[in-house]
Amino acid sequence: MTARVTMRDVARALGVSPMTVSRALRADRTVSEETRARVRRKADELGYVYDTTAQAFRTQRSGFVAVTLPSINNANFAETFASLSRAMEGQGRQVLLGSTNYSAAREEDLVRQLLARNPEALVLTGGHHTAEARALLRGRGLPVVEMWTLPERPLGHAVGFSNAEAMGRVVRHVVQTGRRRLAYLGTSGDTDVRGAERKAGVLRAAAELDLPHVVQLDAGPAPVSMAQGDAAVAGLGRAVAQFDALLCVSDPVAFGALSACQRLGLSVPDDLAITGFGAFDVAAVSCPRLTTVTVHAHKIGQQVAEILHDILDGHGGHGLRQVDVGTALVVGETT
Amino acid sequence: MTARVTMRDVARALGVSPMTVSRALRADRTVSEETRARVRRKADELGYVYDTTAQAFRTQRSGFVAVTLPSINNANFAETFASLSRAMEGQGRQVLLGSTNYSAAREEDLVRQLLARNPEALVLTGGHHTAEARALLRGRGLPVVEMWTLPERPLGHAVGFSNAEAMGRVVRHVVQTGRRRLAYLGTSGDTDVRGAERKAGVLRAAAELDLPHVVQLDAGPAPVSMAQGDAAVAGLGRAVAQFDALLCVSDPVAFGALSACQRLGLSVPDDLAITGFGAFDVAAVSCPRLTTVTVHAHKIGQQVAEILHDILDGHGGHGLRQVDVGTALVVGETT
DNA sequence: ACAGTCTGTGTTATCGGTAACATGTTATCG
DNA sequence: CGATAACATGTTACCGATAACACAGACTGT
Repeated sequence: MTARVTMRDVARALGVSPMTVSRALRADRTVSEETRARVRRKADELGYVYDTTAQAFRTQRSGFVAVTLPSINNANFAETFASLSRAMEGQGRQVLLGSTNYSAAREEDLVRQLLARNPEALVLTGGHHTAEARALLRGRGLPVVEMWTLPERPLGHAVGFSNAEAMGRVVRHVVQTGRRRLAYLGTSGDTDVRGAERKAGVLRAAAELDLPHVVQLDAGPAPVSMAQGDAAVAGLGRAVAQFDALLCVSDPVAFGALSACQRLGLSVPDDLAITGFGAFDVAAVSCPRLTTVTVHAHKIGQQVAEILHDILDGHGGHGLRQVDVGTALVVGETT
Repeated sequence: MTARVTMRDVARALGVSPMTVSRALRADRTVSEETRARVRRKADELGYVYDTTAQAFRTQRSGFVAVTLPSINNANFAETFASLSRAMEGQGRQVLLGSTNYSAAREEDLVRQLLARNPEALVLTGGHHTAEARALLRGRGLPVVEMWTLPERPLGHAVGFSNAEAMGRVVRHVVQTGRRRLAYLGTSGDTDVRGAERKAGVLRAAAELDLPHVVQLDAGPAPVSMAQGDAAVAGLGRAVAQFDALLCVSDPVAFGALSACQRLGLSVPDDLAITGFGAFDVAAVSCPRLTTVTVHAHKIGQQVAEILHDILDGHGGHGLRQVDVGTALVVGETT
């Protein structure tokens, strides 16, 4: 184990002071271009690697932004994370990721862990937090951004869309195509905030259309997979055709339901319409293609990044921002 | 903004030395239980928050393990990451994630960035690295674990399986079911190491079975999506039925191909057998179910964690470990 | 009773950068 | 031409925790 190469070493090798090296390796204009080039070259030559830990310590700015996601095994969350991550990199920041498994208690633990790393901001996926977690955040005076929902009592900034409204659009669409016997296939428990909002949106929209009797089916606790959608419908058997539209909490569930219908010999959409949510890849490829809702996962990441940039790099940022990125209905072949 | 509360402040308030506070707040047994309790209480009272950054700096142990993945938007990589992440947490470490987008150049950048955070170990997803990146790692004397392949010239430890061998198993399976006109639908370019290994595995196994004429089809550069599998087959049209087995680089591609066949009115597996790779959710749910290969993504994460534990927490760990987690053929309804 | 050990605490120096200030050198201008 | 500004670099003192060592007092065993 050779000793670490530090700025001092680079400085000594060049006969300059460590300060000059420090300046040369950052975007500090007060160093001559020539010196900067020499420092860069020598640093590479010696295999010098900048020590962000030391910098973070000295400047009291960690360069971290902490992010919690319910699950990274979800194409949409993954996309948001990727776009946020890339944007942060452009700002010279790094993202610290934690996954809550759709549990508020787990989120609290995670927040504690992440806070010990001195992040400059915290990005949480949507709405439901323990009282303890809320207190922790308030106490810190740390910038907070919630994403993927637009909470009624936001902790800070928010970038998201209305899950309920999007589901309302889906309901109106299937009703327009003549369906009236609706069922909603969703997640159980109240841990999945977005799932709960979607369910509420379905019920509200249905009530507005004089369809108070939406049957609620349960695919299990979040995260719900294709297999669970499949199992839920297979469990019902051909009795599922008592409905003429099955609205699902997400595309994976919808696809599972679709496959189960195909195995039952039911025709989609003739015997039963099916809708998903999230515009996952599978929606555009399955046969028939799923009717779904596009959420702008990528844009959510970008918007969050923009807010963070404004707050952290000082360009304005007074007042809390609430950004609605909207959604769009994608009519496929299952309705 | 009040000044930060430090150990000094807590110490002063109690009339002890900062060292005693430091010891009390860690699991150091050399403080009396009584003192520890007093320190804890006072720390809470003053709103003291432990500064991990300072600790990381002083001890030169960051508590970070850096991980690179080609893409997090991939259920299998996500699963490995999740299991690794959870295990690391149990060891009091945190995972720093970076995504390479299947590019060695990008990986090099990323490694540089991650190294700047002083990780205690680096976990790379398989095989192909730039010379520069290799040099960086060697220079550091940092423990390195490669996963998802078993490279011929490993950089350090490795946890993976043979992509080629697994594909050989697939080839033998489809040939056993009577197919002889094989095509391989894979990724283009050599950036996708695992894809390249799979292709090589197909060609080798086919040659061994006296089937030298495997047609190579191209779904585009990694990451390949369902849509690309769909498009590749749709592009061929019914001519795809000149083959009697289409071996795909991954399940998403295979599922895309399957859907395209269904749209073309081809029967799978009667007109054409299709196989995937990776045992993604879709494989077990699609109708018909895909024949695929299970990779033990979860186990890979666990094994990596175990190795890291052994190395970093000192319990042995001399000599480089190469762990083969194996694969298993899953015969579905598409062959 | 006295050396030896064990306990609990304090002292000192330091990890690798960088803010703030100081200094020397070269352009610029009335 | 002297004064002042602009530029390039050096000096000093930290950021907050802790490893290593020092040390006083209590306990042990023979």
